[in-house]
Amino acid sequence: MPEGPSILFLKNKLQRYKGKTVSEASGYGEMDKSQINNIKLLDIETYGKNLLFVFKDFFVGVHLGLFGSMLVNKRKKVNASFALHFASDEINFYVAKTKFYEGKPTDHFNFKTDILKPEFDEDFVLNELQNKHAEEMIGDVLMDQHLFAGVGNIIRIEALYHAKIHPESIVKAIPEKKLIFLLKMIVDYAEEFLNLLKTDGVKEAALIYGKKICPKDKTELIIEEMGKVKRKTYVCKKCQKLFT
DNA sequence: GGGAATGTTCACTA
DNA sequence: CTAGTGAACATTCC
Repeated sequence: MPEGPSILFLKNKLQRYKGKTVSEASGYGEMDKSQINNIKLLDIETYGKNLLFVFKDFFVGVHLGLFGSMLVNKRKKVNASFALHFASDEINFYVAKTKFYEGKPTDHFNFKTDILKPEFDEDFVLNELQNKHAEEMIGDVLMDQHLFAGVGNIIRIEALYHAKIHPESIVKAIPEKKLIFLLKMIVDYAEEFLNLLKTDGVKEAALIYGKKICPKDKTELIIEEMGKVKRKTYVCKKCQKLFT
């Protein structure tokens, strides 16, 4: 269940563990867990789709991929790939990938590119888009986690629809005003996504993702892989303009 | 019950 | 060496 908002949603559920002592870490994942032993969990952060557990001189990034999940004080039948144990609580991750990072999150991640952070920097991202990704299709670039951390397939599909831009549009051909509007749509939709998670209504509320016809003009949606990214895209040919 | 899916990495091939 | 592909992932949801 993981696009950026889902990860932030999980983080918000874990706030009460901030400042608590982790007695040990477990799980079949290969990451070395020997340093996680009776140490204080200083903070819980996110960067895009990564959930970050911050300790004094290092932090652990947990990535749920497509199939991952998290349970607090509950277990599945299968073994957890990673788990943090507290005095009487435990956080269990299933089918999750973990990575050990030295230092602080800001040493490794540029928060200016995280669509869910207050630090998200529209000017920085716009500049990167126009200077380093000018020749690419917008639908492809949106999935680039270095520039749009937290954007997943649902967000890119819905945001492009809201912005009325066809995913196969070439970045440099899209008017700057349109790009700026798209950035706003991404941030707005990510926030809406987060709210929808509270009632589990993301799919129902989506305008075209998972649908067959455009809600506006009732024409059939195009559903296929476009560009280099191997994921299905949904497009309304009438509502979304192709810039080439 | 089968296929597809909110994602990424890694092995393999050309 | 690079770029493209396909599988894998203690899955889950129609």
